[in-house]
Amino acid sequence: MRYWLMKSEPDEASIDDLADAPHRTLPWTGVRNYQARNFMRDSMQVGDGVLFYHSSCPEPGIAGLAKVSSTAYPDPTQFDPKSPYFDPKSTQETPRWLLVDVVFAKKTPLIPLAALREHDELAGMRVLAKGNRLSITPVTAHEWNFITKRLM
DNA sequence: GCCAACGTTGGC
DNA sequence: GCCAACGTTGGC
Repeated sequence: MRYWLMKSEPDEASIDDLADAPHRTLPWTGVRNYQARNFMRDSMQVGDGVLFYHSSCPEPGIAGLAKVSSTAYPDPTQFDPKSPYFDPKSTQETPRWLLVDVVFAKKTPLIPLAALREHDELAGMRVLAKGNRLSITPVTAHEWNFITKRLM
């Protein structure tokens, strides 16, 4: 059982979109970074906790909780020439890009990025590091407990 | 819109 | 294998 922070642009998929999706589940499509892919492929397990983070929006921050609900499997958008996530170098036999399914757990009052920065307990979070661009980052049990029990 | 930081590409 | 150039991310 591990914990993760996963970024999503709310214009693409917000916590409300996740809550409204069939089975309250969305495939986490569009990851095109090897490090983030490797987290999904090598470390994610069904039931892992997810901090659902809204990025590139007026109020960036944690907007809710979710769970990993599948192991990694090929992201179908890499094979679709009409998709913005199309990757001409990927083949069905050796897909480059994977995704996991994520299921809604709950919506929470938004915890803005600036609020996360106020706590020494969270200073090690990768999402707070200067220049961080990774869309999937590991979260420690301590950070998870602090956020879910103290900030929600 | 700006720009710092980062990842990827491709020439050599 | 190096590294400059380029494209993208994402907060502000």
